[in-house]
Amino acid sequence: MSIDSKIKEVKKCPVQYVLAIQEAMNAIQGKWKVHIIASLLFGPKRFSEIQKSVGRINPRMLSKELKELELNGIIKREIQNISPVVIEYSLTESGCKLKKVLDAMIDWGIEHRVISLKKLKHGK
Amino acid sequence: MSIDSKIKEVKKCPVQYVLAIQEAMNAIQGKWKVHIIASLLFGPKRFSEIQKSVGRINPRMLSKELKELELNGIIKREIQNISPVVIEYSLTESGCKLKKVLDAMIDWGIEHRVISLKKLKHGK
DNA sequence: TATAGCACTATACTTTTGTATAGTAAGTTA
DNA sequence: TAACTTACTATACAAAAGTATAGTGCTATA
Repeated sequence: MSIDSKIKEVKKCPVQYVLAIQEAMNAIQGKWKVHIIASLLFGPKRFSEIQKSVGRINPRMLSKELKELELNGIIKREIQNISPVVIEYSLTESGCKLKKVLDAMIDWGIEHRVISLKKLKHGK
Repeated sequence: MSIDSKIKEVKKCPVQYVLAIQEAMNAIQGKWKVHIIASLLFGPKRFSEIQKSVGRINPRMLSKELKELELNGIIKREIQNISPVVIEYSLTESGCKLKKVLDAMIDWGIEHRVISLKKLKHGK
C-alpha cells in the first residue's frame, strides 16, 4: 500500500485526528523546541551553535530538549568520526515537514494580530 | 490600507514570525485548549456541554482555560438574556481560523506516524 | 604544563501547570 | 420546601517544566 493511500485510510477515523494533533503538540511544545527547530531549518548545527542561536537557554535545558526531539523523531544526532569528535544535530524528514505547521501558525498569528488591532480601533 | 497589504507588510520582518508563532502557541497550549476549540468548531456550547464533550476536565480547569481563551480572543462568552440565564461560548473569527493550524498539525501528525512505522519496518 | 573549548551532567531550587474535592449563588422542578 | 441543575469559585495539594550554577571528561593549543 502506498503512503498516500495509507494516509487516506488513517484519515477516515476521527480518533486518529486527536492522536495526530497530540503528536504534533508533543513535537513543538516546551519553551525552546520551536526555536531549536527554526534554528536547524537553516542547516545542521552543533550543540554550542544551537545554544548561541537560541539565546539564553542553559545547557541542561538544551540537552533535555534535544533528547526529546530526537526521541520524537524530529531531529537526528550524528557523531562525526573525526578528531576532535564533532556532534551534529539536524532535522529528520519529519522535522523538515514541521515547517508547514510553523507556516500555518505564522499566518494565523499575523492575521490574528491584525484582526485584534482592527477591533481595538473600531471600539471594542 | 487593506488587511492583505497590512499582512504583507508585517511579514517582511522576521521578528514578527517569532511573535506570530508565540501567539499561536499561546492560543493552543495547555492540556485542554485544543479539545475545547475542537468542541466549539461544531457550534456554540454552554459550560456543562463543553465539560461533557471534553471528558475528564474539572470545572476549575475548564473555567481557567475558557478565561484564557477569551482573553486571547479565541472564544467569546455571551450571556443570553432569558430566564434561567444561559451562558454560551463560541469561537471568534480568529478562533475559527485556528482550524487551518489544527489541520496542518493533523496532516503532519498522520504523515509523521506513517514515516515512523515505515522506518521501524525497514530496520531502524 | 596551563588554559581553553566542546558537549554535556549533577544538584538544588522556583515557577507553572494540573488535579481533587468541596462549596456557593441563583434559578427550576417535583 | 427539598432536591436538582447550572456555572462557576476556593482551598489544598502533586507533578511537570524551567532556571541557576557548578562540575566532568575529553581534546587542542600556547
